[in-house]
Amino acid sequence: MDTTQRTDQERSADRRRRELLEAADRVVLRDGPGASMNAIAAEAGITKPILYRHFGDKGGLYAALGQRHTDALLDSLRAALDAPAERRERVEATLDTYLAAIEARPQVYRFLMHPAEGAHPGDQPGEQPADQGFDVGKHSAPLLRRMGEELGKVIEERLDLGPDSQRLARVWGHGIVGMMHAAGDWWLGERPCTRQELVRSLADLLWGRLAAAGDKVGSPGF
Amino acid sequence: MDTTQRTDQERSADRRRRELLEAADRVVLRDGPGASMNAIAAEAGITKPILYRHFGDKGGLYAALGQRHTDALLDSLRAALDAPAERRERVEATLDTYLAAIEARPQVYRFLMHPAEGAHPGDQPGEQPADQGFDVGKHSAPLLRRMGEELGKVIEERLDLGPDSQRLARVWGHGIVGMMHAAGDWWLGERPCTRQELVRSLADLLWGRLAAAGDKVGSPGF
DNA sequence: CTAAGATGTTACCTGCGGTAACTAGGAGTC
DNA sequence: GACTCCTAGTTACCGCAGGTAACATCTTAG
Repeated sequence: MDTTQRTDQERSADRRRRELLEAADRVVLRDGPGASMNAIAAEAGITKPILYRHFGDKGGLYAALGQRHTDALLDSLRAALDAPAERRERVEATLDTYLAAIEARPQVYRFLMHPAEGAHPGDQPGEQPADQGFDVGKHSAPLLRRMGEELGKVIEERLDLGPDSQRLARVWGHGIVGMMHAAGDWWLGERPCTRQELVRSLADLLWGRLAAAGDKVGSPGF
Repeated sequence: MDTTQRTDQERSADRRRRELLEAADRVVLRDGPGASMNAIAAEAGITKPILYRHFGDKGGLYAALGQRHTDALLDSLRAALDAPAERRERVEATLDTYLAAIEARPQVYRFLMHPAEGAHPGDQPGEQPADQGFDVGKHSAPLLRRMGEELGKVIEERLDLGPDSQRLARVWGHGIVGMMHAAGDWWLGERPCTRQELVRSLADLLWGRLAAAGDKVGSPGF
């Protein structure tokens, strides 16, 4: 049967692919993002062209690598978001899960947050410089986008937001993820407080303490 | 007097520097981030080594270039934040100012948000692979950091947040900036609604509507 | 007139992403 | 067994980027 054959070959290819991904993982963990294809190939004990045969180009490898971690992180987040508890507790648990993840493996986290780098793959020197302004967008890392989308869906599923609920939920999804990301990034760099404190502060922000706070006594400008 | 001399030279150097920066600006506006040093030099009518004499390396040029725009944007934001109006109005005005800016010049915005790229400038092949885990942090764009810090200061100056006010203010500063950035980036890519709608949705989020919303009828999981 | 010092050049090095062309080693068919 | 095909693997190269060394030139001070 050639099904057996093909299955064997497929399995072999998949195994190689996974081995290569694990090697790449090790290199990224060691060298951070920007790890070179040469380095990855060397770590895997082979040479560059094989990587290119398996993943097309660097973007392909990085996408495959990123998806593994992204999937794993998203699973953790979903678990925290689905825990049977009060909303505030779930929010705090989710924030804490994310922060614990980036704290545990900062290199991986840095790697995931990197955009795709070069944006002119098929850039031919045509004489028309007309592309000035569009073609932008989606500069952010895919992880952020995916987290934002997923959170938006969860919010829309579970909360009653009246009319415009869909728009509101999506905006909030991306907004909250961005808040979490930026605060986490800053926190990771400066370590100004404990994780617990950071989580509570962010949850307080989401809980409307900004709106509820009173003006300071000598507050300028009205 | 050699003061006059030096002043003349300094002025000349500064003028060149500004000219070069403006040329670089044009190139970045046209080619987006990742504009090459060759391209910038060509646009300025000179060759690479001059750029390197003026700015040291690519990071230096990009830093100088970034600071101009960052300063300009921060000025606009401060103005919106200082307007004589209710807090909610000021918050909305600030969000709108930021979004209008990134909407008006997406290429510049993309450029500003890019980190410093390469992280191994003086990488010597020492046999000690011991740097596994630290040295991370500050992966984010300087613009985000600066905005976060500034907003944190403003919040701490003006709001009465009880004890922990300093930590709370800084966390919120970075968190709100991140929210604004992520939502703006997503919005710029997909244009799912008007700017007004986005601004109101984000302000609603900051105003605690997330906490105030009721559960949906068939809400799963408790 | 000469010497210094900035301004600018050409020509080069390194390292990266990416590819073309070639070489084993099995499986399948006659 | 010889012939082919396919896959994993190699070496050697291209183009382009960032970055630098060494040389040329103009201006200005002494």
